[in-house]
Amino acid sequence: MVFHKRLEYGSTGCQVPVMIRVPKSARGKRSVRKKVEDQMCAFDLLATVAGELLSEKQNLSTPNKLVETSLPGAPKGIAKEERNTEKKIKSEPYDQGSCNESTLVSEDSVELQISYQFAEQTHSPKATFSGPASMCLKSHEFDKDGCSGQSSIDGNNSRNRPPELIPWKCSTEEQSLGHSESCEVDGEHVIKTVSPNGSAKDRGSNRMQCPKGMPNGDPMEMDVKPTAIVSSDSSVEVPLSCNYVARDGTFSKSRVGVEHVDRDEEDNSSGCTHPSVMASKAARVQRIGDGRVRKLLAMKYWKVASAASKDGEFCNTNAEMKPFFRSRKLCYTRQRSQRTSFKRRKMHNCYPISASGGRIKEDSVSVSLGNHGLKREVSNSSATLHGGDKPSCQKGDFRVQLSIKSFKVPELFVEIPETATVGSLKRTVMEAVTAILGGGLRVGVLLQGKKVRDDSKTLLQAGISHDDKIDNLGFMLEPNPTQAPPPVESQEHPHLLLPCDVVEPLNRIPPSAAVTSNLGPFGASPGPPLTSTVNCLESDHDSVHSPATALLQEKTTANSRALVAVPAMDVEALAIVPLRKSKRSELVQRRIRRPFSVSEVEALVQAVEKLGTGRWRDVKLRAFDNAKHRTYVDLKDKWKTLVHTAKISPQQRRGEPVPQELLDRVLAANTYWSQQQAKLQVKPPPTEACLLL
DNA sequence: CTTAGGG
DNA sequence: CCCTAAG
Repeated sequence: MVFHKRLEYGSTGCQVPVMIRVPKSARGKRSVRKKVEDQMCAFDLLATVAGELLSEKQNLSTPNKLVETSLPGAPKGIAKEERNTEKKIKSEPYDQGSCNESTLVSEDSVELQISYQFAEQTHSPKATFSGPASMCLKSHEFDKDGCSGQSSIDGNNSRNRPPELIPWKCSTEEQSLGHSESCEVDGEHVIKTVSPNGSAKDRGSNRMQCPKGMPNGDPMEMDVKPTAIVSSDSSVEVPLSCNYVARDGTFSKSRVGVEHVDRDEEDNSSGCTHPSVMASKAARVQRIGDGRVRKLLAMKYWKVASAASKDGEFCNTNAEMKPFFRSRKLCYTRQRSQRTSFKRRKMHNCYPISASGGRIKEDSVSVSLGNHGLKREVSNSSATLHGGDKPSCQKGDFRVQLSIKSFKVPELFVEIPETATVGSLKRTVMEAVTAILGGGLRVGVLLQGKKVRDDSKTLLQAGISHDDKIDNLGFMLEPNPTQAPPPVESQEHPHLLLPCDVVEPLNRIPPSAAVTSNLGPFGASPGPPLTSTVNCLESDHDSVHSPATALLQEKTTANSRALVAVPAMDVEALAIVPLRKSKRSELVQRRIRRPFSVSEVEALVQAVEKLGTGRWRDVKLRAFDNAKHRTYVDLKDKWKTLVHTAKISPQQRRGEPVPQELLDRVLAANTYWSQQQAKLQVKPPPTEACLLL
């Protein structure tokens, strides 16, 4: 049987396919854990050498140097790493030819959500940003490309192409500046930010990213087709299988930038970490660029590792993080698309476990358990790959085969000035990813939502058997206690940028807001011009900052410009594996409540006066286009409450009082549009009648 | 995806 | 705010 599980490292993020086979008789979870951990090397791919680089950091005097050092020197770090795994370690991970043997992590699908500061911030506990611009990598999936030549691989070469092989360039310019090095992989994904100080992380990233053969990072050299970018949902996940670790050397566990926090709630039944903890952790991890870029890595913590996947939560979060673009249309589109993805994600997360049926969704892999028949992964390429090895393993004793499709990496929060270059953005993101992946992870095993602590038990004893339904088996990633992360230099931003600090460009004003010429019935509505109001609404200034965010920022500040080495702790925060479909209530975290301000109400009223009820999407676009946190449903609901409020006595009203004037308008508009609707309802008949006649 | 409504 | 049925 094969367990196909999708491990979520955090709620979102990198997904790394992993396949594990463990004899049923194996010594308990330990075995499983070990296996999984071994697979974790995948993560190291990304993080790679960062750790090593860190150590060298001090030696680096200039970015350039750094680059040079890192690229060619890749092997060094590798050598150190001593991973006992079945993977082959290739001395030349970057060799293009190595593709066959190693699996690489590709940034195949990187879903970047960018939200500018004015945009609403996340409500999730880990919410973190407050800078001029913040970006949240909603889901970063680093799929391991199955490079293994073994089984037939999907025809899609691009996908299989190992990231490492991907050409990338390091912009000289940036390097010289010392701010950042821009390395582009395929020009599509990128990633890395280098602070002037050249944090180890950066270097690590570079190294990791730059193929050995391309010391200079000559982009042109490898004209590898960019890996396909797949949305997280649809990313192709390829099992790592054995190949996986090929690059092992390369991937020494680098804990770049990841710091561990004291473990405190180690055992949440769900294995979740306290928000505070997480926050602190994130804070530590956070690295600030040249002072202009500040990145926060927040690991969403999976409160519920055990509870069913908390996708809901994530979904919500995601929703909140809809990318925010200046272009309204674009923005909108994006929102929509994202929303879709959320849903999908939700599905994935929720169902993975139900896998008894085998494959669940195309891309989601979930666990397939099965009985003897072994459910193979059905999905895409991964399935193919798996097929190859499985059979051999099945003979004789019952074996529990686990195929971890992917691990997810928590959401990444990044802050970056709007003036930053795209290149720096990419770098920043990479850095964030690296920090997470390079932290040194270990695997925890969850069974029915409970952590299995006894490593000595056999799988059977633990209840993990080949013929059992394993849908409740989960894995979680947690910081590896044994591997203390290298010191991370956290460069603090000179000052934390608060939303207020950001200057909102005028262009942010939605055209519609500015143009009020076409007034509806209420066009001449009393009150100040909406323009200003609208603008205010759009921004997220009034957004509520979650405690976590605040905490994070605080911590960050504290650590600013200091090298902070924190011993790894066995925090079980990173994990998240869906366990069973539990009550949805547990899964989803409600969005935080954000009462409408008077200005918002006014904008809403004005929009409705003009557009009428029943056109919430338009209302949203018109007056709340930039208010990411206000969905059209929210607006509709608000209108509903406004109408209600308007009808009740002032004494009965609660919350921030809404000017009577506005309420009057609400009532008037409501009445007006109700009539309009009524008319429409009535009109048709006559027409029809006429036609008939 | 949007709407419309109930919860 | 959430959730859902409908369209």
